[in-house]
Amino acid sequence: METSTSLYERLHAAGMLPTLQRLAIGEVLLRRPVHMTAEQVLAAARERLAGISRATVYGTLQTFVRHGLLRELLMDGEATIYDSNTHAHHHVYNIDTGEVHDLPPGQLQVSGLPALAEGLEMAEVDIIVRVRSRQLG
Amino acid sequence: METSTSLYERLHAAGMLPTLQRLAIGEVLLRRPVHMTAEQVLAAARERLAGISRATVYGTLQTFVRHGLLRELLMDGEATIYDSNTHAHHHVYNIDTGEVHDLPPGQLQVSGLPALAEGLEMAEVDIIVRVRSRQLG
DNA sequence: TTCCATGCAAAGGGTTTGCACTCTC
DNA sequence: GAGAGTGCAAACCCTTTGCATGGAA
Repeated sequence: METSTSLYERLHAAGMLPTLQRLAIGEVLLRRPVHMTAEQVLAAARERLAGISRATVYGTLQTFVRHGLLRELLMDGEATIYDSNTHAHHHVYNIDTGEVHDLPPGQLQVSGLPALAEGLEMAEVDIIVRVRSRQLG
Repeated sequence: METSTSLYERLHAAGMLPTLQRLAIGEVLLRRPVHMTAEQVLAAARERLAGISRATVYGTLQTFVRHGLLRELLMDGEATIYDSNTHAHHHVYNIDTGEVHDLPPGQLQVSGLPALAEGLEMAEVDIIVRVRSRQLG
């Protein structure tokens, strides 16, 4: 199937060996923009490749991040969320449900960023809009 | 000492029993704006009250958060950072050193916040400016 | 054949819990 | 004396590590 081939080539182009395990994890995450925890990825990957181990999934997620295929999100200290949308964007996080949604780039504008002290350089600006389900009454 | 009295009263006013342990933890955190992990608070609190237990410190930190005396910060998934500056403000986080600094309120301006879906209400907007120590060469 | 990747199980770090004891009001 | 707070140790969850096996270039 040509879609698998493109995933194969995407891993290869990123400098990774496209193993069965990495392809299974890629199928789970890289087809479309998703937000998933490592355990969710593990469960979904096992539906595709039954024997895949937890260590391989955790390690592969880090490898994907290192190669720019994923981004890590820290929303609540419970578990790291992996975001397969690698374009610049921000997030809306629902405190009550744990749902994460993307805010398209360009929608949020930030001004007034401080001058950085000597010897520092900007890495990125993270914005999390935290919302809750509205209280009744 | 009058400063301890005010701390005592601050806890009382927040609806908490001002116990010895809570006062010791308050001395560590609530005198001035600080950013500390739970383990750092534990170590500093034990300098004031040798026998204080880990469970008490972790529990008290949560109680302080619940009563609005502290705010939790998630910078890197390593450990929760407690911020005793409860005014609206944002943060600069040094990826390399782990240092956290406050950005005064009003300095950063955010525009273009999205309309919230039905049944949602805004809780807060967190902005983390991530910086790194500049590379040589 | 050399290196990279995988799997297993055990360890690790931060945090929470269960339960009995102690204190405050 | 009732309820809140504390302490200890064990449990917990997410994640990482060590090491031997297996596969790719």
